[in-house]
Amino acid sequence: MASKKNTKSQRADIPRKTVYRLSIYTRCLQRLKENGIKTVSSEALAGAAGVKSPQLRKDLTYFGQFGTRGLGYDVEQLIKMISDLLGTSHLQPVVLVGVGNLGRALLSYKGFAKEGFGIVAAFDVVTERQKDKRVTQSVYSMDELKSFVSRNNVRMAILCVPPQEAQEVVNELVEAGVTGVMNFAPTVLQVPDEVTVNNVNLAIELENLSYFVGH
Amino acid sequence: MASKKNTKSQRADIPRKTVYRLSIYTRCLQRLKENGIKTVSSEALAGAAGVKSPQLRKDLTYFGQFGTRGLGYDVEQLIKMISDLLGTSHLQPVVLVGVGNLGRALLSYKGFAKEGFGIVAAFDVVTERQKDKRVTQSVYSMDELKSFVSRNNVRMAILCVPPQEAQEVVNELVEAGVTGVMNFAPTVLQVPDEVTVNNVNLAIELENLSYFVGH
DNA sequence: AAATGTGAAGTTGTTCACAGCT
DNA sequence: AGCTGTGAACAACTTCACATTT
Repeated sequence: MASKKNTKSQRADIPRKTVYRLSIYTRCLQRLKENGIKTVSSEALAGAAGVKSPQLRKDLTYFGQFGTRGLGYDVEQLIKMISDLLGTSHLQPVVLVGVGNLGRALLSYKGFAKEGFGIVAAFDVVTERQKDKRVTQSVYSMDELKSFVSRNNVRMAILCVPPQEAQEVVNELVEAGVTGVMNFAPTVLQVPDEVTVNNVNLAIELENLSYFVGH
Repeated sequence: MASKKNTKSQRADIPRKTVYRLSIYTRCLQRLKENGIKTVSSEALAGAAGVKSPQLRKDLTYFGQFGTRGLGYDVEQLIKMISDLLGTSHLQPVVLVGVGNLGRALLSYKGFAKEGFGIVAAFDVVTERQKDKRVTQSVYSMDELKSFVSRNNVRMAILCVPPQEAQEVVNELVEAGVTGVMNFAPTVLQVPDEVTVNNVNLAIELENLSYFVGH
């Protein structure tokens, strides 16, 4: 998206795009595993992921050697190594701040849970915003944000607040110990070096399409 | 986003990232205009957009020469040229397919309308899904998709259907004349060269963050 | 024979440095 | 004097070609 980023790489020297593709690879591997396939060649996996095979091989060798020449890669082993690497092998708690339209949708979005993320709590200035039967998480007041985050050792946050409030909220999050922020607010956030911000701007994404579609 | 793409560039030789940054520049310019600022230097605008100034200047010169040496760029003129270029100077009709959690949120998402896009209609296998007071658009049955799109000359679509259905739906869209698709389904879509697909995968975006945050 | 791992070549995008306007 | 426009240097990423292993 995105690109669409302001992401700094702490864990250095591995291309951001490589990390991104790793996520795509696991999804393909998962499907293979479900179909009972034990071994896959770089050619086949790359095809499924929509990349060229040398790309896939280079991506993997940033992290070590996992294949067997003449044979290919062990599906299960590759899944294991990637999910360890991405930190998705154990559930990561995430908080969401800003329960407007988009925030509410993300709270009930099944795509996150399916991939090993749990939005454990939501925060908003208006706590009554929980009036939606599909949303199961509690909506807390902003006062409780900092203590909740540090108490529960939350490292990741999803930001869906209006642009004017985004910087202020991110400051609080960082002070409380958050080091990764997925930012949906159309704002360039200022954060310390050790914090990673992943900007997702859906309007820009559409605008971008518009350019390629033409007038 | 994600970076995160499978987008082919029809209008060639201009970097995708440049087009993406153009969107960021307009947002900054808009703010300047609201504050009554008439002229801006590449240094100042780049700062606001979170890029280096030569980057900004290079981005702009792909499209022509818009600045005045010794002075800077005319705010209003730049806004005009970028929105003409991106095709956001006139309202672009967009259809949305798949009115699940995410689809519903996008239908009522104000971020799109604010930037000159109107989701004119939504489609789903279950048309009763319109039971949400915040959603103002009508939800039509999938049978009507093709005729609606071609009748109304819709060029852009937002895809929020389950992954198994994504390819089938995109085929219909393309047949009906859509040439730009914003795809939220975690599927690698197969489309003709003249069609642009912009993949947005929120789960991958989070997974990516997870890597930088660490275990 | 088949398929990985990788140095080297190629491509794309970013930054620099400064010449050239106003 | 100030700031743009841009060729040339640089950096990042991708692709190729092939030696290497099973």
